[in-house]
Amino acid sequence: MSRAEGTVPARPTLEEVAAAAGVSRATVSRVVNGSPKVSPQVLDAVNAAIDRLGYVPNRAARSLAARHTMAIALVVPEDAHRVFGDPYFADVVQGISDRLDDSEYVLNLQLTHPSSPSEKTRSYLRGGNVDGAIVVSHHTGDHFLTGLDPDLPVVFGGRPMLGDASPERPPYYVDADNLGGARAATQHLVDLGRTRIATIPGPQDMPAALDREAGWREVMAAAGLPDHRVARGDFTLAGGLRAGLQLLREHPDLDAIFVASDLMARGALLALEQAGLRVPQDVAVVGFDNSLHAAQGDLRLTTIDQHTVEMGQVMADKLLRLLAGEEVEHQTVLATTLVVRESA
Amino acid sequence: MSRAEGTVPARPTLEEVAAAAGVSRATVSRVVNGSPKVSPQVLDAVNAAIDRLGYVPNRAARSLAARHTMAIALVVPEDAHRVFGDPYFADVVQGISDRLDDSEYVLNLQLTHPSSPSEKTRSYLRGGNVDGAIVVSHHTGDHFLTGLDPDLPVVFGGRPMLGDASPERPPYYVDADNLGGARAATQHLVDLGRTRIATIPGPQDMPAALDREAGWREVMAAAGLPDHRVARGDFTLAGGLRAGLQLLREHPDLDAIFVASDLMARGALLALEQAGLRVPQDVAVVGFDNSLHAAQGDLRLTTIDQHTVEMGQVMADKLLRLLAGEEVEHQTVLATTLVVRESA
DNA sequence: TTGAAAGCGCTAACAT
DNA sequence: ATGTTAGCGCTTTCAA
Repeated sequence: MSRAEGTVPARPTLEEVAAAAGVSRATVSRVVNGSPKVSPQVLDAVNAAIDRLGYVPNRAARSLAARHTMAIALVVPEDAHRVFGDPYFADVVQGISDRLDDSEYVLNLQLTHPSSPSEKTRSYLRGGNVDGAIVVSHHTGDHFLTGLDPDLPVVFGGRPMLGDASPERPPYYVDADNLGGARAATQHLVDLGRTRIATIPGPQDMPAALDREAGWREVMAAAGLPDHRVARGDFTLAGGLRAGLQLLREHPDLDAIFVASDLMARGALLALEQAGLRVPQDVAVVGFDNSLHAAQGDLRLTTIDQHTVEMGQVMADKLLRLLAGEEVEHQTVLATTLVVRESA
Repeated sequence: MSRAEGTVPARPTLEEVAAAAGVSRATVSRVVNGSPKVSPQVLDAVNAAIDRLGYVPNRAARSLAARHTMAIALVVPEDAHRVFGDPYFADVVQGISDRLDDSEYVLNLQLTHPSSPSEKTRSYLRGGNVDGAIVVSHHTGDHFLTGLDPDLPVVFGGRPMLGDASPERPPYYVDADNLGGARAATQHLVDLGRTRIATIPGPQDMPAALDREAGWREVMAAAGLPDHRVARGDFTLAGGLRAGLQLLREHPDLDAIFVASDLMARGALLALEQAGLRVPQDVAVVGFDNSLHAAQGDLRLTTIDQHTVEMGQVMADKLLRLLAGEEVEHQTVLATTLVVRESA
C-alpha cells in the first residue's frame, strides 16, 4: 500500500483537532455529530480548527465505535443487462442517490447474478457490512428476506411477490399506482370516444404488468367495452412491434391501444406506421412509464408518468427513517399522472 | 438502532473464535488473512471454530487497524440516464462486479450529476473513504484527477480526454481498440466487394467515436475508395434512423454502411427498410459494440465485439493490482473482434 | 510458529 | 456544557 509512505501532511485526527481547538476529543466529537450540547464559542473554535486542518472523520473508526456502518446496500438481483438497460432502473437509482446525497450514508452496489444463488450477497448482507438494504427488481419476491438478519431493514422497489416470508413481518416497499395509472390511461382513450381499445400488456410474472392489465380490464368493463383485443409483449421494443403486428392481424378494426410500457409502445407505433395507420387519427396510443422513450422520437407519446426518480427518493427516505428508528408505513404507493401528448 | 437489542446470538468476534479454538487472537487473525506462518493443525482448529461459530470479520475494525477501507468507488460522472440506459455501461459494471466478487472489496456507487460540480464526490474520494476508484464515462477527462489525493489509485474506463493533469502522471485506463475495430469492420465491407461505403459516426466529443471514424477513413483511403458518404449520429436509435435517412437522400447509390454503434445501426436499418432496400443484398451494414441490439431483432447484425464485460473485469483487475502495490501498465487496449452475422 | 501488548480513530457513558 | 475513561474488533510489531 503506497499510501502509507510519503511526506504529505497526514489527514488530521479528531485528537489533533481537539488539541488545536484547546478542547477535549469528546467535544470535537459532539461538534462533528451536531450535538446541541455545545456552547457557541466552543463550537466556533472547533469548527475553525476543523476547517484549518481540513479534518475529515475516519469512517472506519466511527463505524467501529458507533456500531453502525453508515452504508446501505443496493441489491439488484437480476442480470445487469435487464436492469441497467431499463430506464426505470436508471431513474430509481438516480432517486436513491439523490436522497442519499444529503445523508451520511454511502451506497454499496450488489449485483447478484440471477444464475448463481447469490449466497454471497446474502452473507454480505448478514455480515453486518451495511445498516440496511434496498432491493430493486421487477421479479424478486420477499423470500429474499428469509435467512437474513431480521433486524436488517430492507426496502423493496416495486411490490415484491408475496412469498414464504413470515406474514407477521410484511415487507417494506414503494411502488407506483400501476392499477390507477392503467385506469387513467384507458379512461382517457374511452373519453376520446374510442370503443375498440386493445392492449399490449407485459409479462405475467411481473406484478406491475398484471396491475396494468387489470386496470385496463376494469375500465373496459365499466364502459361496457369488449376486452378481447390483447396481444402480450415482453417489455421490449421488439416485443411491442411483434404484439402490434399481431393485434393488427387479429383485430384490424382497433381504434386505440393501451400499451403497458413506452418502449413497447414505440414498437407498436412501428407496426402501425408500416400498416399505414395514422396516430392518433386512426389509432390512439397511450404508453406507460413516461420514460425517455415517450418524449423522444418524431411522435411524442401520451403516457402515464410514474414518477420513477421520486420513487427512488422515497425508497431511500423510507430506509433512512427506518434506520433512524422511526415508524414508517410498510407500503407506499405513489400516484401516477396522465401526460397527454401527441399519440392520444 | 433496533439491531443492538434482541436475544439473537450476537455475531462472534475474533476473540471468541480464538477462545473456542484455544489459540490467541493473533493466530486467528493470521488464519483469516491467509498468513503462511500457521501450522496445519492450528489452521484446521481455527477454521473449524470459524465455521462452527459462523464468524465473519468486522469490516470497520479491520479497516481501522489495517488502515485501508476495502472499498472502491465506482464514479459515474454523467447523467444516470445516459449511462444506465447504455448497454456498454451495464456490461462494464457487470465486469467490474464480477472481478470484485472474488476479492474483499466492495463497490461504492458515486453518481455525480453532470450539472453540479460534483465537489461532494471529490471530497468523498479525498476523504479516505475508499482505497481506489474506477471512473466510467464516455466524456470525462483526466482533469477529474486534479485536486485528488495523488496516492489514490484511479482507473478510467475508456480513454480519458487528455486534460490539465500533470503529464508526468499519466492516467490508468482500459479501452477497446476502437481504431482497429473500425478498420476490421470497414475492411470486411471492402472485402465483400462494396465500393460505395458510407459511415454513420458518433458525436465528435467522444474519443471512441472519433477513433471509429478514423478507422473507417484509413481503410477507405487504403482501398482507394471515396470517403464523403458521412452522416453523423448521436449514438441513439433515432439518431441512427435520421442519419440513415440523410445518407439515403444524399447518397442513394451507397452499397454499404459502417455504423459506429449497434443501436444506431438498428435505426439505419429502419431507414433502409422503409426505402425498400434489402440488407445485405442491396446495402451491407456493420455495427459496433456487439450489444444486445446486435443480436436481437429480425435481422442479426454483423458487428464489432468490443468485449465490454471483459473490459470491466480488466478495469477492476488493474485497480486491484495497483492496490496490491504491483506495477501495472498505464494503458490497456483490448482487441476487438469482427462478428459476422446476417447484415454484412 | 505462536502469543502479548499496543494501538487504529472514534463514540458514549459517566462524572463533573 | 465539558472532560475522563473505556472500549468498538481487529492488525501488527515485538518477544518468546
